[in-house]
Amino acid sequence: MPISLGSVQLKIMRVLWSEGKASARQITETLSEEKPIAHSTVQTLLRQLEGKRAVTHEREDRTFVFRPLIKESEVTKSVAQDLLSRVFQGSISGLVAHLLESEEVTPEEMERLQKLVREKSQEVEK
Amino acid sequence: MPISLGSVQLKIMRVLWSEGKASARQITETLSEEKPIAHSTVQTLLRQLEGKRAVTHEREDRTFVFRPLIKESEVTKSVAQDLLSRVFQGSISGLVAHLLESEEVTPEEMERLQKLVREKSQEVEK
DNA sequence: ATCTATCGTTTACTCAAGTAAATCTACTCA
DNA sequence: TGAGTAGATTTACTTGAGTAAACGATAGAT
Repeated sequence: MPISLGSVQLKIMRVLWSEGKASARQITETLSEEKPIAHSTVQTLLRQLEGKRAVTHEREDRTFVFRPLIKESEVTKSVAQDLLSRVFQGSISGLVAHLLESEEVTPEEMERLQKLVREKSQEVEK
Repeated sequence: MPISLGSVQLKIMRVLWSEGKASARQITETLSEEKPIAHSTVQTLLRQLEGKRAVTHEREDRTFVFRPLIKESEVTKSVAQDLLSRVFQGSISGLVAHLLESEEVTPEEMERLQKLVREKSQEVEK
């Protein structure tokens, strides 16, 4: 079951992941800091997310409070896998090659990356 | 100008990239090997692709022959960047970490990856 | 008791992708 | 010359994301 979210849906989820729970209103306000969005839009998207079992809600006073049902890692995983298979035919090195060429990469980032790869290599080795 | 293609559109582009040029018919047949697709569907998508300047066509006899106008690297680049910023907030190591956890990675692939990272590190270093 | 602000719900519209049937057009060959 | 075929074009439907107005219910304030 591939979890597929649109870009605004993802932003909503991100608020929920970082806050743990939030009302529609809170989400609207958080998202609006960056770029205004109508409250009703957020509500519609929350219902869509509920439809695909990504969130749930419970009443608190008269307000719905939403909670994420899926973990961030599940989503990022499926999105990344989808990209990988669709665009790079499964080649991680192909993807990374592109990214390294086209992005500004800080030395710290390279450090982390190297460490990751080194560790993983150990495992695969034997 | 971000180039955004749907998954079937991408498959069509891939045929064009690997063949250099192709008629709608050829594309239909190539794609149908994997999963049947109606010829008219392919034609519709080709027009969409033409609309977004991803391909062009010229007559050859009575047949339209299509050619890619954009390079594969341009597309993969924008898709990868989009993913990176949307889902991983720009963290390449975050993306790679996910992929390494969730994918089967062959030793050869790890090899390539290590090499890539090592080389890039050199550059960034100084 | 009524007004008002705030929720949630309903409804609807746009856009892109995907799908494909139906139709138009023109060439080939019998 | 007329039928059939292979191409292109037109048209249309479905789905999901995104957007938001309009409507309905209700708690609190005056």
